[in-house]
Amino acid sequence: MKGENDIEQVIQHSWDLSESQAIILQKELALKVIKEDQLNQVNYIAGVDVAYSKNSDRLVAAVVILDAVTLKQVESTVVEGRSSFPYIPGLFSFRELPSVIKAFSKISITPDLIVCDGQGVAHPRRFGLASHLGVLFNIPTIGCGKTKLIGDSEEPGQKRGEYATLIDQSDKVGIVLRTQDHIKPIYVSVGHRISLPTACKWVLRLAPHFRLPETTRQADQLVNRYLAHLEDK
DNA sequence: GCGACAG
DNA sequence: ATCTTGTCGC
Repeated sequence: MKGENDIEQVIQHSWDLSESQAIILQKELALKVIKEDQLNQVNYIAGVDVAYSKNSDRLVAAVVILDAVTLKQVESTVVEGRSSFPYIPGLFSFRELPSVIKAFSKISITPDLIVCDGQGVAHPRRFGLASHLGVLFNIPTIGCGKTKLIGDSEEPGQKRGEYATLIDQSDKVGIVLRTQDHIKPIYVSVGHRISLPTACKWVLRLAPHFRLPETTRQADQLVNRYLAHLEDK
């Protein structure tokens, strides 16, 4: 991938930090997040996911690139890795991003937009996984979680496209969006270089028939197939 | 002290 | 995230 930031430099980014160092880094990098639209024409959209082994510290990370019109895969890659950082709510990106970045380094198409399986600014320090990836690559990203990390909201209406505002400490940090009639809503937030309304528009476009966007669904099945193949072999 | 807590 | 059976639907 040919990001606007030097990928070698991104890979050099130090990931072996203590919990307190990671929090300090998040606060610094959070200042760089842009919550307004700065997208080029969106032709290619990336989806990312990671699956973990049940009986070892092995993991599998995948990136899929979809055509923005057909939502079909035009490129994909899978890499193996090991969990180094533990799962700590609020520090999730330090666990997943090292492997995700390796996967991106093997991709030839530079996506115009990345949809992440996790929050963007709907985070205690306004710097979730999606924002972290967006700032490192300087590419527009959307945070799209299946459950919430922080914030409160009303129950959105039951029809597809209806939503409620997610609020934390008086900040409007995201949207609880119903992508299918009568189906549990998802949590959409700004990652980087996109506005919340535009992020919702894209998530709805990417989820025409299912609860989750095609980006995460396709990346999800890729890592799970690969991990299963790895486990019984 | 108690509850909440992305994947 | 992962563990886990049957079951409902296309």
